[in-house]
Amino acid sequence: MSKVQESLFLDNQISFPLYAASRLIIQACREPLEELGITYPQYLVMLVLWENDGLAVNEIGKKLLLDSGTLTPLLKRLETNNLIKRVRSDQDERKVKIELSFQGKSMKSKAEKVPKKIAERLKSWEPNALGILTSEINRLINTLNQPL
Amino acid sequence: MSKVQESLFLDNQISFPLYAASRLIIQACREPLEELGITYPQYLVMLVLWENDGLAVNEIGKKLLLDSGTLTPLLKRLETNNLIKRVRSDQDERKVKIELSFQGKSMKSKAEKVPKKIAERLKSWEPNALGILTSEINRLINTLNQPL
DNA sequence: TTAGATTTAATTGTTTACAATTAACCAAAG
DNA sequence: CTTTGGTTAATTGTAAACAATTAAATCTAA
Repeated sequence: MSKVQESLFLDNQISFPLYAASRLIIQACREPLEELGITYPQYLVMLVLWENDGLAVNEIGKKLLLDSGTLTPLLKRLETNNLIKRVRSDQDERKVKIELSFQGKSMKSKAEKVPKKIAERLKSWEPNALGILTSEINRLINTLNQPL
Repeated sequence: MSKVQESLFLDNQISFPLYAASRLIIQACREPLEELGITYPQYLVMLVLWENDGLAVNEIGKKLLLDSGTLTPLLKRLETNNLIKRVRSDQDERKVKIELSFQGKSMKSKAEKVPKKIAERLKSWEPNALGILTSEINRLINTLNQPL
């Protein structure tokens, strides 16, 4: 067995821990999100819109690294649940602007439960260690996001 | 805005970076996996079986944190592609043992390309930093995996 | 000005995830 | 032996992901 990162074992590669941790933390979000009636990817879209209402589909996609194949049906579900409106842009008719409805805006305050619940779940962690981990993962994202 | 980890912004919470990094690294695996003709979750099952052939479905599930609802159809696809065989256990007829076929065993050597490709992609990282990151994510998994 | 390239969202089809349920099987106690 | 409770895999239905393609709108360069 040569270098650790190249071995064919589950835990030594970074990919499986990332995959498992991602699913576990999404599971941890599920309970508080059920009170809001939305899923985790829908919550991410709402987070983006609460920061910046009225973005186009591709702009949301850039922030979440998702394409229209994922976002279009997801946004339609959010619209069905009256959390957003999808409106064709007048300036550029290719674009569909996503605007929060009143209910969508109102949800923001209730959504604060979600990070609170996660923080509680991770209370055994030093806030500092968690911050370092988060920034290291963000650094990994930057590396992986660079065009080959 | 109170504590960093509790704020309603995308990058400050650990959940989105994990989710994005997970998807990006799976994307990075996709290219070498295409040569093998399998997907990333199928690759994970193969990794488990290469370490320990003949496990039951629930034992694979314990290692990958996946349930039969995900594994059963995935394993059927692997069987269709002649990489594994699914055999009911004689001792306990509830169990289905998963055994590598000859082709499934043969794939192991070709699969080494996958971690190699990832390592190449992450060559700008100090091996040490990557090791620490991996073990911290594993620690996070342990925290999240504990029953509430 | 317009022909070709690019951008944008939507669509189609395949594969995961996962909650909830079902059915078969096993083991232990009465 | 039978009942009861737990285990195991499969099934059903919903929602993501994502590759590949399509169609319309816009941009750009000749």
